[in-house]
Amino acid sequence: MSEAEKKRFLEGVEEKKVVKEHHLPPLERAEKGVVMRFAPNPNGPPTLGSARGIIVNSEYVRMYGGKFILRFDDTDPRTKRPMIEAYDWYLEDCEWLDAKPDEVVYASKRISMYYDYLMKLLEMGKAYPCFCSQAEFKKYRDSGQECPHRNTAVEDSLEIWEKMLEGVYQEGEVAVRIKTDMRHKDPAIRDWVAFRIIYASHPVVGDAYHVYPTLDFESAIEDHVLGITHILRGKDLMDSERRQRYIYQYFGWEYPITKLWGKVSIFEFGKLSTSQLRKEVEAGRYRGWDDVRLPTIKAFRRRGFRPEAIRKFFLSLGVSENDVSVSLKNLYAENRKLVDSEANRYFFVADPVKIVIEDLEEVREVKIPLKPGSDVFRTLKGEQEVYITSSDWNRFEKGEIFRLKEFCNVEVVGEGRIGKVRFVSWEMGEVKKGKNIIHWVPVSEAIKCMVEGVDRDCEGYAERNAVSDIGKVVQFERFAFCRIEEMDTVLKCIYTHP
RNA sequence: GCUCCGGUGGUGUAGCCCGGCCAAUCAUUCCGGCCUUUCGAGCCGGCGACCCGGGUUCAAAUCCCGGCCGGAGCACCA
Repeated sequence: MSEAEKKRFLEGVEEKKVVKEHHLPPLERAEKGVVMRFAPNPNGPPTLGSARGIIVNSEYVRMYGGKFILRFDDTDPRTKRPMIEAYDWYLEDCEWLDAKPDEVVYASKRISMYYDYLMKLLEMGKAYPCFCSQAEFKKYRDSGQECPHRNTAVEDSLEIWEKMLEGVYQEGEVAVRIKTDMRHKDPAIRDWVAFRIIYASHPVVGDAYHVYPTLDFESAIEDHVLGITHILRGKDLMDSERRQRYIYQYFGWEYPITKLWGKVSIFEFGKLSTSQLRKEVEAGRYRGWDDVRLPTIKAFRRRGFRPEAIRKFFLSLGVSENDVSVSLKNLYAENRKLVDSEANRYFFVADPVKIVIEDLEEVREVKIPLKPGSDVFRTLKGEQEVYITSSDWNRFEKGEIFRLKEFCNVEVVGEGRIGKVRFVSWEMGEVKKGKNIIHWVPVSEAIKCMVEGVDRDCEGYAERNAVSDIGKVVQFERFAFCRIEEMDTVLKCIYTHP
């Protein structure tokens, strides 16, 4: 190998390492640091989808240095009404995901600032109050014509605006539009609404306002005021940029660098909107917001996932503009890598069958490593009556020999719900490795155990040693990784992943 | 209908801007084998992709045109 080849070989190896660490693609003009934001509407709890925004934005800030801002875009107290509890949930989940925001902004608390900027636009003649109904305006938009209100004189505009704030008008009677270009080739851009009247109490600011900005206006102003340098937003908000650029142009501001990404759908959860989720949870179809079956961060926390696994999972998805549909199996794989070496092993027998060992020579104390290769042991009583899972029991034929792991070998002599087996020997010898070695729980030491699962819940018996790992993720051998939640009358566990 | 954006193995992803070193990267899934007194994991091996058609070029995953498929916006929602 020549020197040059060696060098290239080495460089090649390094490049591969970079990919493995899930580095994000570089950002344009980010050398001096970045200011980025994640801007949810807290109308429900953070979900896996939110996690992507939190993680990728914060990761870029980590890469380049700068500031990560959490901004609540909560400017619609009716259609997308915020949930007061959700504000704190976002804060908690950001921290848990190792993305504590440097600054937290509530749009609803800054509404008067948006008024100030709007007033300037009205004075410049770049915005106007419009009395068209939605349907009427649609006609103008579709045909590319200007509506009659577009040419309202500045003084009149300001006067109408004042009256709006005073509460003279009804909801839907008047709205303020930003002038763009009624002949813009994309109808979605034509004179969009910046403020509308909503007489509904807001969870944060109550009845302080009834003239609310739309997302496009609020976001445009905030991104400038906060000094946002780079925006990551969903493809669905692509037109927002085109709309908002008009405001930047009017004020002579520089628009942040934007990057679009496609939407993620998680194979196992399908398409679930926050509003949809909220309806179902409030209808009582789930145990709560942290139900294992839900794609909320709360649920993943409760299941015992490591934040680092979730970070890696989303970082590996990158920031492409394609819509992606990805399986949770990838997340499981990431989490398993972190949890596998630390989780203690225990026996949990789901759907139990009691078996009686005839001719058992003696009751023995059985020692089993807490985890593979460990020299710390747990002990189980090797006694005559034990539970095994029915799926194991059912596959054995009469006369077949199997091994109760680390205990003894037995031979099947009977059939049915209470199984009869006969003691054969202590040592492994006669049992083939693998398949016929099964887990078990001694009847006298069994504790009732419930595992709240994704597809179904499982009931059975766990060895009592598991009680010492409350709060931790353990592996129930030949079952799954689970987090032990609490012990009351039964041991309550949550399914983590296979 | 109008406007816009995408399309690389089963699933994600790199490469595309600046064409050749791409008989295409990495991860995950799946299938074999080894190892292991569980299952993952680990190790070894395997299957498997540039949407289609033209064009430009000595050379196209990469550039251009057309088509097809998918997604989004056209809300006084975010």
